[in-house]
This record gives sequence, C-alpha cells and structure tokens, in this order.
Amino acid sequence: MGIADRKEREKLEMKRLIMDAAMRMFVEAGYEKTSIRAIAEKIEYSPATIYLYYRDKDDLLYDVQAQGFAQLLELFQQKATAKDPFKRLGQIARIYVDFGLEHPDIYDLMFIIRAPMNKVEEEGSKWLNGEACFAFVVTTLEACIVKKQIKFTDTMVAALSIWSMLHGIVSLNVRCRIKVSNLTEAEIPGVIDSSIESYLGMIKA
Amino acid sequence: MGIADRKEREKLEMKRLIMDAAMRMFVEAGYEKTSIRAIAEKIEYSPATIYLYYRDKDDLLYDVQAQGFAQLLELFQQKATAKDPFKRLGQIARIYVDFGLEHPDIYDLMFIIRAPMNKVEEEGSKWLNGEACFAFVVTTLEACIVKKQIKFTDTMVAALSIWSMLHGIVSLNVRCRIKVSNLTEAEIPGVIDSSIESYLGMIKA
DNA sequence: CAAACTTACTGAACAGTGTTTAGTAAACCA
DNA sequence: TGGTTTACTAAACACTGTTCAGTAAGTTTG
Repeated sequence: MGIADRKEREKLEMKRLIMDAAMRMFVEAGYEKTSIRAIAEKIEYSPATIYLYYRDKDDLLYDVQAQGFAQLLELFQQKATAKDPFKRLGQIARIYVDFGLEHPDIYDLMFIIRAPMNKVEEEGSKWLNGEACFAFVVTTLEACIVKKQIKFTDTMVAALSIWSMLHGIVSLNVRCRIKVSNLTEAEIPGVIDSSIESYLGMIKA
Repeated sequence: MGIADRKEREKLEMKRLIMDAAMRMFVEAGYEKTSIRAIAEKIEYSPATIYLYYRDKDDLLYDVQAQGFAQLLELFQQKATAKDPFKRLGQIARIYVDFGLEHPDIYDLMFIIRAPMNKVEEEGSKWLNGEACFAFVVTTLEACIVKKQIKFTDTMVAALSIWSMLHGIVSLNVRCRIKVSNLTEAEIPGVIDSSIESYLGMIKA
C-alpha cells in the first residue's frame, strides 16, 4: 500500500507545515494575536484547511506546546550532565530560567496560558513531553534526597517547591511584574542570579 | 456649582456601575470571555456607552485590577498584625496564597494577565495599589533583616525570592500545572502547606 | 419662557475573530 | 472509463472590540 503510506506522510508533513508556521507566529506576535486566517495566509492555504488537521485553535496550541517541551527536555539532557545530583540540580535551575527568559513567548505557551490545559484535562490526553521534563527533575531530586544533599525529605514537596520558585522568577519577569519593584533593567539579572543562588544555598543540607 | 458637582458624582457612579459589573463578570467567566457587549447588557446600557467612561477594554481591566489590590492590601493590614516581623512574614505568605487560591480569577487579573501592564508601562501611569501591597511586604522584610531573623541581607533579593516562591505556588495551581504531577486533588493543599513551611524554615536565620 | 448649546446616550456600521458547511476539482480505485 | 474518496476552498455564521453620526434630553443664556 505505497499510496496510502505516501498519503499519510503527506498528511504529517502538512500538519508539520501548519505547526511550524503557527509556532513561529505565536512566538513573534503571541497566541491571542495570531489568527487562524494569518497562519493560513502564511502557508498559502485557506483557513478552513487548518481545521482539517486541527480540531480548533487550542488543539494547535497543544501541539506547539509539546514542541516547546521537547526543546526544553533536549536542553536538560544535553546540558544538565553533572554526575553529582546537587550540581545537576543547579544546572537544571539555570537551564530552566534561561529558557524562560530567552524564549518568553514559548514559555508563556508552556506554563502560563490556560488554553492548552483544557485539552490536557479532558479525556485521557497527556501533558505531552511536559511530564517527561517534570520526570527529569524528579529523578535528580530523588538522587539528591538519597544522598542527603538537600533538606527536603519528600520528593514531591521538593519538586513543587523548586518548580514554584523557578516558575515564579520566570513568570514575574515574562509578565512584567518585576519592573514595578523599582529595580532598573540592568539590576534584574543580578537579582535573579542571587535569588537562584540563595535558594539553592538554603535547600542544601 | 451644585449641578457640576452632581454631574461629576453621577459620572463616578456610572464608572463604578460599569466596573462592578465588569469585575463580577471577569471573575465569573474570565477576562477574555467577557465581552463589552455582555457588560453593557448587564448594566442595561449600549456598548458604546462604556467607551464614554473607559478608553478601551484594557483600561477597564486596569481599574478592576486596582480594586483587587485594594482588597489584598486590606487583608494584609487586617490580618498580618503580628508584632514579630518574621511571624508577620508568615502571615503575609499565607494571606497571599489563600487569596490567590480563593479568588483565582482576580489573582489572574492582578498577577498573570499581561494586558493591564501595558497601561502601567506607558506614560507616568502607576501600578495602582499594587505598589502599596509590595511596599507592605518590603517593610516587613526590612524589619526581619534588621533583626537578623532571615538569611537574606538584600531586601530586594529577599522580596523577589519570596514573591517568586509564593507566586509560583499560586500560579501553578491557578493555571492547572500542578495537576500533572500525579498528585491527587486532596494532596495538593498539604503539599502547598509543606512548601510554604519548608521555605520559611529555610530562610530563617 | 424660548432659543442655543451641551451632555449622555445609542443604532448601526467597520474590521476583525474562530469556526462550519456546501461545493468543487483532482486523485485514486474498480 | 466511471464511481468514489480525498483535499481543498469560498462563503457564510455568529461573535468580538471599537467608532461615529445622530438623537433626545438637560442646562445655560438672551
């Protein structure tokens, strides 16, 4: 069935074409401000065509989000390679925050926008790749706890606490809530560094 | 000029009428899903009338946001009354998180939605009441540092670190990112408590 | 008091959105 | 070659935020 194979391949390619354009445009202009019509125009198809590949705009976002997690996971695997679990934890923290600050709009899609979680909540749908990222952190944390390198004893409490801290830093920056704290633009990176440093110092056993 | 006074009063009343309806509706259905038309219908005026009192939808949101901060500030002033600064800090943390979890949609408007910050950034416009809330926390933190009750030495680093932690907890909950961490609904409050507790324990000098 | 002016409000329109549907033309299969 | 499936689109639907000409009161003035 060569034809059926090719058709399936073409279908995947088309989906990819749509998603790539969508991701680029979401990143450039944000999710809300990117219209289906604009995406369609970019790839030179009619708006209705997109609906043959994605149920609705949220469904498209969900795919873009998964792509973002794939990128983050790859960064973790490539750069958080220290043998010592606690050092690896430090690497993870930096990678996470850097990712968020360098790609604020993708971070937005992944961790702030509510929309894609609708799909995650319904049916047996998974938080694609998101869970893999979370698992990477949890594994490192468990190693830290076993080696008694951090004060936490419960992995989940540790994971949530650290994630909250990092997400707080990134999202307050991404959503511009930090500018109000009469800090100058130039001081912010330093304060962020200090925050991460002091946090890691504090949880160290 | 009795008539001019009355007119001004009526103008303020009308603005209040719009804002109250808007706030209720934003809370019930969220900002994005509440249309100007729907607000107008609720208060039995034409949509165009709203534009006589607010420049645009963001401007309206900005007012609602300020209202939210007024509420939070009042909670701080009423309930964070412990004489001991570190104890007061603990009270602040609980009040903040409870506020966020009890009023997720107002919290959303105040700390997550990007829109109102556009207005804050432009011109000399202030982050109305938001800064007062931040100042309340900063004052308490300074007292903690003076009394050497916390490990931080820089007030801003301390403020940002604590705020990040608390905002992280609330927003990961509000935006449903915590549900993915294979925790049951029932376990979450406990983990949140533990997170706050352990964080406070760690920053204690 | 009547005329002129001001104010508060609205109906209707504009330009945009996500999404659906009926219809078409090409590709495929028998 | 004829029938069927597939891929796609034009046009419409029901919404959105926002603007503007027009109206009908309220207020001020001659």
